[in-house]
Amino acid sequence: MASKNKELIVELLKSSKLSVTDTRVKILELFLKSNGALEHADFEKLSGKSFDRVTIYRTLQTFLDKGIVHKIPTTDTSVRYAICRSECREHEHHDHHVHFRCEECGSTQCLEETDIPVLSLPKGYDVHNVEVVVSGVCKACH
Amino acid sequence: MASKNKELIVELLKSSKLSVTDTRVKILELFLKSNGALEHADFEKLSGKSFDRVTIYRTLQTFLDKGIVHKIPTTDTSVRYAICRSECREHEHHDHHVHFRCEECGSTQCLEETDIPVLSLPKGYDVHNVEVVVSGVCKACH
DNA sequence: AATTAATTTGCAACAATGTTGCAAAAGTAC
DNA sequence: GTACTTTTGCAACATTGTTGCAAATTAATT
Repeated sequence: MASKNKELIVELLKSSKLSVTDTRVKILELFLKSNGALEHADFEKLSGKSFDRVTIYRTLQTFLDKGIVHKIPTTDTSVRYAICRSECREHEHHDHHVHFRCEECGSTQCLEETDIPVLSLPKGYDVHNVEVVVSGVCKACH
Repeated sequence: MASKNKELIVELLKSSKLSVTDTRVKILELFLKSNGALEHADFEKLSGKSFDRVTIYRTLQTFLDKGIVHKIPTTDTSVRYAICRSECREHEHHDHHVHFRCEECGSTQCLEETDIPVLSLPKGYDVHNVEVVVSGVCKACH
């Protein structure tokens, strides 16, 4: 339940050497509730405008720095964030999974089971990171 | 030379049923000059601020609608555009190539030779489009 | 090449989004 | 609880994107 999540969240924050504040706990709760990616505007709506815009920006940036969340590429001006799994470490983040954007419901999901395929680029290109964003219709929208 | 490019550009505009205006020609010239993706701010700088911001926004949107350019996903708030190749048609755009973002020079390139690999998603997902953005160090920056 | 009709542009005003400095508040450690 | 550090909220500002409308440009027609 909620208390179980809260314990988990407190652990997560402490292990990242972050102090446990209402804002951070609330934002992480929202991440865990929604099983997909969220963007800045979502937090303002979902939290009932209880936090300042600036605080949300700074909290998301902090989570990024600590490797708690990662960004997902988009073709518009929004910045989407998803919560990270175990393989992410501070300042050294690589996603090894595919992101899926549903055209029906608009949700963005991490498909942890689907590995990023190996690519063979032309000679002379060093690959550091590969992002794959698939769009289409998701399981729930069929 | 420049005149050759200009002919090409005029042809491109006419075949898309767009009237040939200074702004459109200039923006397409900038696309052809830079062999990578460009974003809104680039056009303001590169054109020497000779065009209104609004005009640039509208021109890029028009090119998108006509399938002359396509968007490339990014993890920040910028929207990056690249010029399309033959396979793009109006209102029915799919990229079949990989995009590369160089961490050194900041340029974004379309790797036309590198095909998007086939992905096997979990059951229940309909795939309409796949975007692949690779980051690393490009050929020129070695 | 001049007139007309349609399209495009630039301006102004606005809306939304993101950033910075600083004092007050909350969290942490002792 | 007190002292110290970190985080938050506010205000002010900067940047980015949008809309309506009149003036300018382009295209079509004679």
